[in-house]
Amino acid sequence: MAEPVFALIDCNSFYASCERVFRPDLLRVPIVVLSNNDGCVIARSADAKPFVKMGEPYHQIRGKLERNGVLAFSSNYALYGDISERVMTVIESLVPALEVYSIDEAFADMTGIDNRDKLGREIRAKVLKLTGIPTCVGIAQTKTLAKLANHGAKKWQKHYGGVMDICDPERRDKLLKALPVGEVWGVGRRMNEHLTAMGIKTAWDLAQADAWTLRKQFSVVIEKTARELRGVSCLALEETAPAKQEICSSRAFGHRLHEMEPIKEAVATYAARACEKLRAQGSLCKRIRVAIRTGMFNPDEAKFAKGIVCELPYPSDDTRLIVRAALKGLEAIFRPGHAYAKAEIMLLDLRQQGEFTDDLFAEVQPAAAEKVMSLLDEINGRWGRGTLRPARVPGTPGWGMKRELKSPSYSTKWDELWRVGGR
DNA sequence: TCTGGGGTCCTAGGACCC
DNA sequence: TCTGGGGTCCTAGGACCC
Repeated sequence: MAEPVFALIDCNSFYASCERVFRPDLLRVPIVVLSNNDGCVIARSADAKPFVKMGEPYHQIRGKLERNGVLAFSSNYALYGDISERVMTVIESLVPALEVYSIDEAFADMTGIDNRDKLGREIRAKVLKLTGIPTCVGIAQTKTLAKLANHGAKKWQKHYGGVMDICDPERRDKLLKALPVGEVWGVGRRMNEHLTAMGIKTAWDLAQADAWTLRKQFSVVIEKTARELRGVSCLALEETAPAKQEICSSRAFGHRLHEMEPIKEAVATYAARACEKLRAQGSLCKRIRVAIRTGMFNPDEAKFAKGIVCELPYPSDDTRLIVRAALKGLEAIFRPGHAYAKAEIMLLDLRQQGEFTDDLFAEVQPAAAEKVMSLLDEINGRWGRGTLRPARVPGTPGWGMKRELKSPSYSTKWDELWRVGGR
């Protein structure tokens, strides 16, 4: 069997490029795209990069951007999603297999293809022509190396023409030695600190490190990363995205909320959105988590954060049930006197429909709905139990207090529900 | 009177990604 | 004044059982 070869196709400054597709007059004007509520910068065109860092709060750099003629856009995710689909369709028509990894990048299978460089250039040209989006392509024996090659293709775009193939070991090692370990896919800020302290400074150093030691000291994730850097493929191409195991819907309010009523509205909206996603992938959810918190950045603002997990009476994708449970949870955690900035809903313990057949309550669902809801009230009543302990939030001593919950055991709840269900 | 310890399940939270 | 919104995976440690 031929040795696998992966290509990573990544759109350049994707959101900014999308805005330019509809505003060709901005091709030579530096632009940035802002997050929800125009909070911070989440995309920069290449010519805007010298003026602003990724993630910088907009209100802090607004003046600087204006002085330098950088235009700012509010984000338009519907547009980006639409353009992304078109980009992926074009790439898909050119390669044997494709894994869409995120809104702006995809892994392609290039195993057994002779002229990879030519194919890479063809992909770039066709995507640009048909969608207006510029891309870069990295090619290598593993996904992690392909990411790194893509990084190189972007960094030295003029030299390589946007396509970098590091299947040749000599070329690969040269690139590994040139890039700091922090640029490696899977090495974030904390891991970078740890590795640097150990003397592992470049991607090459990590590739040489002892896998077993890495596993023992950190985790299997970083071990795999090191193996992949050596050219041993540990991550396969996944053409069909597996169903999500958690679904989250959260948002900052944009301004501070002090009362429960408007927060209830937000929580209900987020819960409904999460339910839509849940049904779209044909799953049921067994538990939900609802959480609220105050702002995180203003040192003068009192901090408070609390979340709660609630087991649903039965696995469900029913918006009404889930919204009601979420609101019950909110009532349990809400404390007056705080300036709330954000709420979050998470759907947990997801499984495909049909996987719950062993669950007792699949049968009693419809008939017992109302009774079950009142039982939920009782269960919520017990959420008050437990002891208080300081929440562990790094770097912020005294950050809020979190209630340590002692939830009733599964068996207790299920037994009671069983009776409610009339059996 | 003496007052175990191993296995497993569950949760919270860290770290990472885009 | 104003600081995103999703996700994934892993681990430590508590709870619980025998």
